[in-house]
Amino acid sequence: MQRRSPRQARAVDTVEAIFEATARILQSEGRAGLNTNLVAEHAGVSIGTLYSYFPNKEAILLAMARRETEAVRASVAEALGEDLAQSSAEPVRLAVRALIKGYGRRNKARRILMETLIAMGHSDEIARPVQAIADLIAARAATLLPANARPLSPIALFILTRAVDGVVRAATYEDAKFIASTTFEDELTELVLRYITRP
Amino acid sequence: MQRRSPRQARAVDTVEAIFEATARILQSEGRAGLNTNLVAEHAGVSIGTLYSYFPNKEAILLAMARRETEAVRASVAEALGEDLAQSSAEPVRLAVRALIKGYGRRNKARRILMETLIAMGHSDEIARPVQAIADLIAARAATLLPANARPLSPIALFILTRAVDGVVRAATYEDAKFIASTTFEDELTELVLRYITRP
Amino acid sequence: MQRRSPRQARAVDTVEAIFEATARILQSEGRAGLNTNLVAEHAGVSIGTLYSYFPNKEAILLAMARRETEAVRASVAEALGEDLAQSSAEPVRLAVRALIKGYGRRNKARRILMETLIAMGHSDEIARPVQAIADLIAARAATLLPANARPLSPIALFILTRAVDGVVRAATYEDAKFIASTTFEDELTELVLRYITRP
Amino acid sequence: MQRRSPRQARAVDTVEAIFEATARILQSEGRAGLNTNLVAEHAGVSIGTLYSYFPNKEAILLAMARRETEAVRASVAEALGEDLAQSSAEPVRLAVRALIKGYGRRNKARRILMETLIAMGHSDEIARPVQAIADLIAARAATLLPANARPLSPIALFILTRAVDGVVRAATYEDAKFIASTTFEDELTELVLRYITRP
DNA sequence: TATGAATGAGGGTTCATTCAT
DNA sequence: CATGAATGAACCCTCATTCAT
Repeated sequence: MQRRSPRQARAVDTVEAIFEATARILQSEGRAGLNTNLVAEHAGVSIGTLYSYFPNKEAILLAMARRETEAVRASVAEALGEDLAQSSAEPVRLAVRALIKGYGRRNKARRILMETLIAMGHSDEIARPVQAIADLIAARAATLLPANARPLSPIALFILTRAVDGVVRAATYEDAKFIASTTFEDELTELVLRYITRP
Repeated sequence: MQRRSPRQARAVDTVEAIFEATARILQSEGRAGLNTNLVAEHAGVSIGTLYSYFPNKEAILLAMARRETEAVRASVAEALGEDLAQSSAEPVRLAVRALIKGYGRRNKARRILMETLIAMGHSDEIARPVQAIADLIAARAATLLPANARPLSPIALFILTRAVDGVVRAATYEDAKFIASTTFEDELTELVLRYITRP
Repeated sequence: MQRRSPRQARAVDTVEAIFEATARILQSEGRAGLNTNLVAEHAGVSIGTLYSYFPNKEAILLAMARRETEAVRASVAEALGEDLAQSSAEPVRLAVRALIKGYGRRNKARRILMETLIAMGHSDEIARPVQAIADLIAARAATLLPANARPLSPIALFILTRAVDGVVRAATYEDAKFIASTTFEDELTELVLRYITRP
Repeated sequence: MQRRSPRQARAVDTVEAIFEATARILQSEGRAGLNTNLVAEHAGVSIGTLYSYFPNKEAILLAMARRETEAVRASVAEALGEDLAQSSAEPVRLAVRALIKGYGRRNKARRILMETLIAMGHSDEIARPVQAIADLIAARAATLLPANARPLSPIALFILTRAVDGVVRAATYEDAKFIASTTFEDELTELVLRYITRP
């Protein structure tokens, strides 16, 4: 995707500056106001340099989105694994909390970024990390899930993960005020626990 | 939205032709290939006529999307109301089925349409019908929900509706093969029923 | 210019309504906002009817402008002729006053109308009435001009008339506050009298 | 006005080429035939380059007109100042001559340019240099005007400058044959001198 | 490696005008 | 005679991308 691997510190800075500029423009000007010339200007590099790091505009958004979703995926995965260390923790609740927190960062820019990704036909990029979590649960069901959990088929795991993701995404997109409330976290955890419990 | 109200049969035809042309172009050329001149051409009307019915390109997509989402909303709402006539029916299952079926129609064009809507910053338009269903359930909980259902707070209803919608949307976008399977419908119904049942 | 001569009262009304609508739109929306469809709408006639009275947009403006300039020309000519009745009057001052008053009516619409005329390459239409006044003076110099006036060559008459017209037009276009002041009228009259007096 | 300041020689050339192309098109095709794509083509630059120098079509005309009027204003101002060096000169006559000469250059294109400016609602741009001359005279009346001149109020200066400008403009627009004649210059000078002389 | 001037295809939209009813 | 829906040529402007320096 990126033309030049950031081997040097300067390259890393440049890529970072481009991401930062993109996010800021997205936040302030919206998708319509985002164009490569403006990104380069905000990032403090020439348009030529920008194009030496990314082959095209889409690549910038794609790379940013991947980094964003990967970060959320990692934090959710980490939350799910916490039980290994602290048996007293509730992995489901922690994962839900991590997801909510992940969606909460840099709200507007993130949302527009994802929308733009979708608009560019890369909704699969957004789906990937969700499926990754489903796969993780499938692989380590025994340790990750509560003792009273039922066996979960791939379809059930699909439903479980997309339901949770769909709810948090909707809450973000609709700017629901309750997104940071305990009740919201409680209810979402309840949705999961009820669904995975053995009848 | 539309500049000219379709008072005459011809006007209705024109609007219909424009919608049809838009859908077909979206299906075959994708979002990038959609432009008003092409739409007019495919619809068999002049570009001027198109602009006498819609103030701009966005308005066409918006009107189409509204019609689409409204159709799904109506069929889900109808499914939820079926119990009035047939007490033996299972409204939750019927509603889930209606939603799946609704998302299934004209898959690609519909998906691109929604993506475009989102890309244009109208994701709220997509959220509206989902909230309408939530409101419907809240208003008629006594008759719509099973006897053993617990009281559902606004947050619980938000979670319930966005979870189901999120799952079906994901299944559509990810082209899940199991979307038409009984298992999928069963599991989704299960998700709902477990969540709304009194503890 | 006009396709149909207004033989009937209704036709006169229609033409009048079109002029009135044009003036109002010019006044409120400016030249950019003026288009034939809007004029027809404001005039309360169909666009088809408008085109049965005028062959094109330009013709409307041209006809209006001619009427306007002719009205001013007539009032100036009348002022110049007043001496015939009242020998004590000062025809030059009266003519200057008439011109100032003529330019003052319906300021903005009139100005835009003239500008539009110029923009359409019809600045000659604007020049015509001024030359008509010059011709009038030449033809009746003996009675119209003061006793101590020198003989005025065609060039001198050109300068005389264009100078006065140029000053009043500039005062109008530049929205000079003094345009209605006595000093302005006095000075302008002075300009003329000094120029035409025998050395 | 211009997006990019012509820091480099090439930039100056580009702006010049755009002006030249605009003037030529105005001259040959008239206002109706003037469009940015054609200007760019004639100027030998891409339409994109044109738009990197000027934000829109109007700006090109505005910049050209300003340059034109400024040139005339400067030559008139210079003529008025000549007396400082050569006391025997007649500044009024020289200024009148400079104005006539200024209006004479590139007649048709210039005229259409001004008409277009007016049509775009920038008649104030045309008035500005005239008022600048009035201000100049006011500021340096003692040295610029003849010894036998009367004190000139702002209104008198307005009349003086607009009269002269109006006459020369009319002569240009009406393609008067006598515009280059000595008689015309003589009479115009006479108009001024008589007006400014102490009674 | 960086620069940034230049490119130019492309598309949304307007509005004067026509003509079938 | 009036209507007004329909036409479609025309044009301004954007912005992703290139490449000579």
